[in-house]
Amino acid sequence: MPRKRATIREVAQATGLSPAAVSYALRGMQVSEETMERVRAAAAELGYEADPIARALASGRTNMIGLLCGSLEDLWQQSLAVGISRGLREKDRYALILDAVGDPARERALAQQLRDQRVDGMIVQPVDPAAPFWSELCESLPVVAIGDSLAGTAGEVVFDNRRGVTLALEHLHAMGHRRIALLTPTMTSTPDRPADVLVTAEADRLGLDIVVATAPHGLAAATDAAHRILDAHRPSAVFCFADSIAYGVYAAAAELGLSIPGDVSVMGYDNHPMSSLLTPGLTTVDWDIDGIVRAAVRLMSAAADGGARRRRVVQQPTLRERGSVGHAPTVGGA
Amino acid sequence: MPRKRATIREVAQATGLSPAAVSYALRGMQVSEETMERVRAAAAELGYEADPIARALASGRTNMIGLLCGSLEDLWQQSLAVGISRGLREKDRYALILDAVGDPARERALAQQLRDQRVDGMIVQPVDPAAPFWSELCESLPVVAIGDSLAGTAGEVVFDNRRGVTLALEHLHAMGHRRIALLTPTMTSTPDRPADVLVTAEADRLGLDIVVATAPHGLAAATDAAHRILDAHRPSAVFCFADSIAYGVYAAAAELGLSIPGDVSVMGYDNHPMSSLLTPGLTTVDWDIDGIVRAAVRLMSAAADGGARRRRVVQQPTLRERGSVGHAPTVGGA
DNA sequence: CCGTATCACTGAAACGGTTCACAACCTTGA
DNA sequence: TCAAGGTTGTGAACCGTTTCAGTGATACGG
Repeated sequence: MPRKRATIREVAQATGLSPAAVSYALRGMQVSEETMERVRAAAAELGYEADPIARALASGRTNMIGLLCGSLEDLWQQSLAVGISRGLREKDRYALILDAVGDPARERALAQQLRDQRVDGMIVQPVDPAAPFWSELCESLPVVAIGDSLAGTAGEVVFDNRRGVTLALEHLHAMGHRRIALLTPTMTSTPDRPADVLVTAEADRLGLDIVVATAPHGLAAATDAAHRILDAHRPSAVFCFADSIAYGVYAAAAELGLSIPGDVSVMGYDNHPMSSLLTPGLTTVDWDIDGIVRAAVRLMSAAADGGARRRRVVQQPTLRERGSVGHAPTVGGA
Repeated sequence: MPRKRATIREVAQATGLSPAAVSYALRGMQVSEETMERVRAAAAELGYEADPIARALASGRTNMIGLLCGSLEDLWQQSLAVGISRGLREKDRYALILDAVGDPARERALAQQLRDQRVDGMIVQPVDPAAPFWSELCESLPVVAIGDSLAGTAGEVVFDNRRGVTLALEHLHAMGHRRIALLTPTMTSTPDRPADVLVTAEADRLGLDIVVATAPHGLAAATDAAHRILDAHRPSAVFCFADSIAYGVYAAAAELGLSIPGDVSVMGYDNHPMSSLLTPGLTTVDWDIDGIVRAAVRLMSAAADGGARRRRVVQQPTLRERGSVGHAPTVGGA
């Protein structure tokens, strides 16, 4: 028989105090040491545990943090979500993990739903950082953005993508690659893709020839996209703006009988643990995922606890050279 | 200005009805068509959305389902969690994802916390299915178990592990392997490991020589464990009871200069998407993950909606042959 | 024409906490 | 001795719904 749980009133009765006093006592405020001890004992005795729902209704705080991911088909984002969820749990909060699957409209809807669900704050990986609803959202609750800057957030863990792109392209350039395909994650109807403009700008600087395409995160779909671009353009290297997309390139290359890096080089972005296991290992831009997790959790906790001072943490990447980028084949003469 | 949201009283006032009538109307009960229309219009006008917290307090239902995973370091379980979370969202429920990290004590604590959090039900991958608290828990809310049977659950999605193990071992046997290492996921202090007894029993039947060890799911830690067992026993094949552990064997084999399947064969269990990408592809026991997700979501929805009829779905595996299991080297004579 | 259902709706009591305003008591300092 | 101030604790309002019991109508069967 799961008998009804004890209420605060029963504890009050047991101790001869008022419910208010018990409430204060259990949260360590405004009462004498001795009373606190008595209340604690009675609570333990009765197996009393404050009902989080009632507490949320009365206090306005739910202890839940919304975690709005860009696309959980991306293994790296999965790791990020798992890490953040664990980190929040350690701070006695729960994560409500939602997946925008790369769709700005869905992202907007989910953000709305999370707010309606009364989360204490949100950690987001914006699909469409330029969407106007963000600033509105940021006014109604603390938001920590990961990856992109967002107007009005309480905190930001931003990536120095400029540096990441430079690292990747300079390495490709140094290895002699000139004709490069860029594969960025597919996002339904995002107007401008910052990654694309960043990469093309940097490519211009280096005198590289870039052809741009998009690919979904899922392995099967990414493979199709990679297949198409390899077929159509025969680049000497493909730069994937997410490791999970690079995995698709591996699969497509196998299908096409292309060897990596002999026939085509592959550069990733993220450094998911699996990337070290492929043959050849995926050369990729490494973003310290643990650092990101820690920073996000720390900023969110601080903001949700009221210390909503706007803070910004910038992540710096490093290049992780493995075997997937080789020298470009020397075409033609000289 | 995020002005306070509208309450049901304001809608009542706007329509000239009582709050009760509005409450009924918005849920399509007990009121005339015409009133319903009027209420809907007024609610839309005011931007009214029922507060889930207040609703939960009054009705006792939170629309949240706890998802208690065995170990989210396992990539396959990550996929499972992501899939279930998405499936529940489609049914207008939220998933509260928690990670027991293979620890029965932690599992117990988290289950307790989820119940305190007033979830409408729990989907669990039990680390310790024999723990006594499960049956108690099952009495207080609907539970759907994945992987293992649990006393008193509303639903079960169980794996025919017997068949899975047979599939794997018979294949290894057919390929000439006799000396096999078994690597099962590490779980803190679980008394008996069903996987071990299942495998050793089947191995006996087939006349196989099995040495048992455990490995954590994380790549680095799994690699260490694999390294040790390869070093110590030089098995001709290692059977990993999770693909993520097999990944560790790949890494360890590389460190040791062992070729797969030339020097050592590897058999997995799960079939995570990445397993097809390794070189050689991981031969593994494939459990239809989409089917599991669908079944779990369906059972949970049904149970949480009151149709708590105890249901059991049994999953059947198939063997996915890729390249990681080869013929055993012929040792000695004949 | 009367009793009985049915329908549409209302009032008030939950649900289980938190928090505000205030009271009682005890110190303290002048 | 008295005003000021600091602790402890209290009572009641409140958070925003749902739900139960009940109230007038209106319809209906006999």
